[in-house]
Amino acid sequence: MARAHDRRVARTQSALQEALFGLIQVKRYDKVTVQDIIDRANVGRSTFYAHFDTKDDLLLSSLERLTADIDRFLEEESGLEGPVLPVRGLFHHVAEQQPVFRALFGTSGIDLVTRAARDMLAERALHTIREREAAGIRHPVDAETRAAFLAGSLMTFVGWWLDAGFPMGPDGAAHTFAALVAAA
Amino acid sequence: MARAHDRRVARTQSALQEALFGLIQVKRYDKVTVQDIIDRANVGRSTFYAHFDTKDDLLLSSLERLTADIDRFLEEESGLEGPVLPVRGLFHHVAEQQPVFRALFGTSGIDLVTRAARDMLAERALHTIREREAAGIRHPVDAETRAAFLAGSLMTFVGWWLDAGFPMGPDGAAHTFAALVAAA
DNA sequence: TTCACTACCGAACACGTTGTTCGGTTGTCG
DNA sequence: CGACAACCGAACAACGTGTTCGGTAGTGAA
Repeated sequence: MARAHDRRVARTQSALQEALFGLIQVKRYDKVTVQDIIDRANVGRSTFYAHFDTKDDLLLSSLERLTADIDRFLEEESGLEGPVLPVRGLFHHVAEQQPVFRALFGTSGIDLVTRAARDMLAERALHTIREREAAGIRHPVDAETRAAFLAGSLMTFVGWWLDAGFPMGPDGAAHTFAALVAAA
Repeated sequence: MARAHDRRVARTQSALQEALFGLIQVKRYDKVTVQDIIDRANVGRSTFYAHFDTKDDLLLSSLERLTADIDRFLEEESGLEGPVLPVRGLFHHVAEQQPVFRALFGTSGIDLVTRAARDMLAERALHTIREREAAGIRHPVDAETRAAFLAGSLMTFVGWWLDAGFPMGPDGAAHTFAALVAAA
């Protein structure tokens, strides 16, 4: 690793991070090669490895500034009265930094799976919502958005349930999920 | 591509799919090589490429059976009365097929990013929830679960917002999100 | 400005992975 | 049984990785 006092270090690391972000917007992260990165950044091969162990290392190092920003926005709006997650500032920030965030949420490897599953769930939810609309049941948020939210939240919730090591049984999970999305 | 009438074809494809699922449970998807897969499946190199163009192709082909199962469960429970997404059967199914689903939701590439961001959001949400609990505000779902849900749902929602090409402004997005998670 | 330092370069390296080809072998279906 | 197709496995070029090393040039401190 390198010292922080040297301009060359800052220049090189910035160039590499920006090159990575630029490439991520064009192709899948796991298809981006170190070669691509150093070509785009105009940095020598050995120099890359002098700063970062791997491609993942570079990605994670770029992350710190990003999360620090987000944390600051949440901090500013935080209070006892508003929502648990005060997100106005965050959404504005994402809108301004659109390309970067779009890149970070882009398809990457196994994401194909969760994405496909999510789309399938959303389609089904949308179908149900339309039926209810036809039956006169209304909701302030439009159908597509609700369907996407329900499907995405469910995927995320299942993922958490798995990661957390099954803190509750399937029925408990189903009930909990229902309670959390009751407003949707 | 190969004919479906031949037992050898079915055997080979199953072996490759199972090998991939097995490997995914041990290491990151994008670190699994075709070499790993054919070694584990005891299949010749050229045979792999006779069936699938790439590793992604194999993954996606394995997906069809999985989504078909899930779709069936949802179909069974579907009705005009219950929740928009009837998930009891799905949660049971995931619990039974635990290893496979755990693998599919496991860390993979750029997921490191969304995961890190999600954890940060969850921590903040948890902090707020605890404050409110101290102020006497109660909720039927426990704090950790709520925090994880809120953070995960937010990440998913932002991802959808980006993918969908900003169907609403930042303020609209923030309001919509707040409305959807009102019960959490 | 000088000077020691160190980041950078770039070529070369061994190594692993990819995707293809091809001749030979073995299993399968009719 | 016999024709056919799937499988094998070795070999291949092409590419990406991560490391090494001697030389160059920018940088911060005296």
